[in-house]
Amino acid sequence: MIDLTKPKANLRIRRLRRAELPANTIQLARYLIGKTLVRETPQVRISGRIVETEAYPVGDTAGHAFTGRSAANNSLFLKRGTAYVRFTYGSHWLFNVASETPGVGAGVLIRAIEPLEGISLMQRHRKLTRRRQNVFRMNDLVRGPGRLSSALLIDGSLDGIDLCAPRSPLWLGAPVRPAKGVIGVSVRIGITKDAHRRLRFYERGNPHVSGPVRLSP
DNA sequence: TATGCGATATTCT
DNA sequence: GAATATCGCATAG
Repeated sequence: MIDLTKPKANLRIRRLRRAELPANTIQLARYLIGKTLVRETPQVRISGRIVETEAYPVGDTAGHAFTGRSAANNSLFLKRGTAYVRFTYGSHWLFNVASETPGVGAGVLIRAIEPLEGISLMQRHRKLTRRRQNVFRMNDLVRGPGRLSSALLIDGSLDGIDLCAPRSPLWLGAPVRPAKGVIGVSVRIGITKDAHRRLRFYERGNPHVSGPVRLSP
């Protein structure tokens, strides 16, 4: 685990090409564990290791694409590597990666990252949305999809962007530190339809993984 | 540490 | 009108 009191800066991270992304939703969800998510902001670069994902494959009734293509879920139907950013529960943005061929709707939800760069900026932005001035645990910084989007300044303005484009403000990178050991698998969090399917993937033992402990042994 | 609940707005029925 | 890929706060143990 990285020492969060000494944030690394100016990491060299190679952009992933679209051809490297598995053209299959479940394979992509597993593949993304240990990869890097990078957000370029005007001031600082924010980045983190992806430690938890969920697959919403074709035909999955819990997937936002299941009811058919619409203006709200259109990004899920674009080429893989496209960002799908969706607002939910009244106040949270969820960040996904479209995962199939154009015209087919499916995606991978990024649920948690382990902070690498830009930690103070993450803290600043997360604190702004807090009602009360409390100190919160470092682990809570980007644990859970809503918090992750808040910390990385991800909102609807990034919906539909190509994460594999040369100078995109949000992109996927090669691992700074590869995922260790066997990747954990469990049911997904917070859904009621197709709730039994084991399509959640996480790095075992990583404290930045979200959800109840029983799901992440 | 674990569980329960209200807030909040967009989308779909 | 109902449901929702959540979070933060409160309360109990």
